[in-house]
This record gives sequence, C-alpha cells and structure tokens, in this order.
Amino acid sequence: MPEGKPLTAWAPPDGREVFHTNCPARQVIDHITNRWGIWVLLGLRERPLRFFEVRDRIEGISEKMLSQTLRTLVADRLVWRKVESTVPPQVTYGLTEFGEGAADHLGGMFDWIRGNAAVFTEACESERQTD
Amino acid sequence: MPEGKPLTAWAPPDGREVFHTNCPARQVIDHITNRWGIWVLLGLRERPLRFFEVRDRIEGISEKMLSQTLRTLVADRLVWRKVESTVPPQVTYGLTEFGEGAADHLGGMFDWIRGNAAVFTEACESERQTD
DNA sequence: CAGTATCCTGGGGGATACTG
DNA sequence: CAGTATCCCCCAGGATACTG
Repeated sequence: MPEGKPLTAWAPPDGREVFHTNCPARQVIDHITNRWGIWVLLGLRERPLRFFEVRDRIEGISEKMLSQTLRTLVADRLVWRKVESTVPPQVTYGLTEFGEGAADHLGGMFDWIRGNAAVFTEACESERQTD
Repeated sequence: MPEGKPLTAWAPPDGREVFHTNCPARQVIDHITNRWGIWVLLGLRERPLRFFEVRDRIEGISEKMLSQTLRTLVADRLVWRKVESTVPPQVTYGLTEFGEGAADHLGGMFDWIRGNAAVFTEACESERQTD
C-alpha cells in the first residue's frame, strides 16, 4: 500500500458494488476466511485464551496452522498477543477492538446459520438423491 | 447426515464453545468462506443477477470457479437459480431467504471492516518494517 | 449467453521432529 | 508450554478449449 489511496473510493459510487482484488477490506476478509481465521476469531470471543486452549476449541486445526493463522491475525490487528516470560512461558491471545467487531459479525452469522441448520440438512438429503 | 443428530447439541452446553468438524453450521460456513462464496453472496445482495453480471462484480474470479461456487451455494439453499429457456438462454441467480440472512451478516462485517480500513493500512505499514 | 471438460501448477496445509 | 523447521502431498483453482 505504498501510495495512500483514498479508501472511501472502494465504496460503491452508483450502488453497483464491485469487489476489487486490492480493496483493503477484501484482503482482510480473505485473511479471515483463509480456512482457519474465522474459527480462531470465534474461539477467542468468550475470553482471551492460551495457545493450546485455542487449539482445543477448534477441531481439526494443526499447531502449524494455528500458529500461522494467529500471526496473520495479529499482523492484521484483529488479535493481540501477550507473552508472560515465566517458566513455562505463557502466551495469551485475545481480540482487539477491531477483532471484536469482526468476530461479532461472524458470530452473528454463525449463530444464525446454526439456527437454520434444518435448511442445510434438507439440502444434504436432496443432494443424496441427485448423486 | 444419515442419523438425525440433534442439531441443538452443537450449542455450547457450558459456555465453552467448541467448533466441531461435523457441525452443520461449520460446514455451511466452510462453503461460504471457500475463497469465493462470500463474494458471490455479497454480489447478489443488491438484486438477482445473471451469470456474467456476477462475474463482472467480482474481480479475479474465473468462470469455472464462479460456476462451481454457485452450484455449491444453490445446493446449500443459500442461492436460487432460474433458467429462462430463451435463445440465448438467460440464467438468473438470487439470494434465498436463508442466503439473505447470511449475506446480511457478511455485508455488515464487510462494511464495518471497510470503515476500519485505516487499522489495516497501519498494520501493512508496520509489517513493511519487520520484513 | 452460460456454462462444461481437460490439463496442469502452486501453495495450502498435514505429519513429524526439533527447540527455548 | 508454545511454538519453529522440514518435508511433502494433494487439490483448489487458473488457463484454455469446447458445447448447447
């Protein structure tokens, strides 16, 4: 982002929304939706967590991916990281104000989809027919 | 989804949220966040669109990926598809009620992130330092 | 116009082993 | 405990060509 592009330029001028590859918001969302980002953000909603606590809340995530995802989210200012230099070391991750806002939206969507799970289940059944 | 699992079981029993791989909501979200899903849903928010209209609103998407993504979203009951057997054929895609709900949450997040783009821009700058 | 079919490559991401 | 380092595989997804 060398030249300071006017960020408001990404708003739709005539109501016709176009999603450009270099829209900063698209880039952030691409990070969030990079397979694990959303689950890490949702996992941190309740309270800050330590590394393995996060891992234990997200079935299927590897330590490598968790570490990598956390680093990206920290770089994006969605998550903060606090190191306690005790022995053994304690590292805590939590949502920044920015991250909380994002997580609230994601959480709202998640809860809503979960509430409509029946729709998805129906879809699964009818897919079995066409297979 | 052969045996009818109680979907409410996925709600956190003790407030400790865990995201299981076979949680239906997680599966739907994994579809949505499958690189292009979110952008297709957001692109359809304003009004139903034809195939190439959708493509033109999402920079960087290939026709193959658009077609594939649309099929998944239709199967998940997030998007409907209407075929007009004219010559040339007209195919229109739009959000179902289910899809609208999901898109509203995604749109809220997108707008909110866009409004906070400055946070991300700062993050980019400080990353340049550490590189 | 609205797609499929085919081929092919990059990097997302898993497994395992190692470190402060 | 909280990670890195390394190796390696697989498939998401791009490019191109073809079809109803």
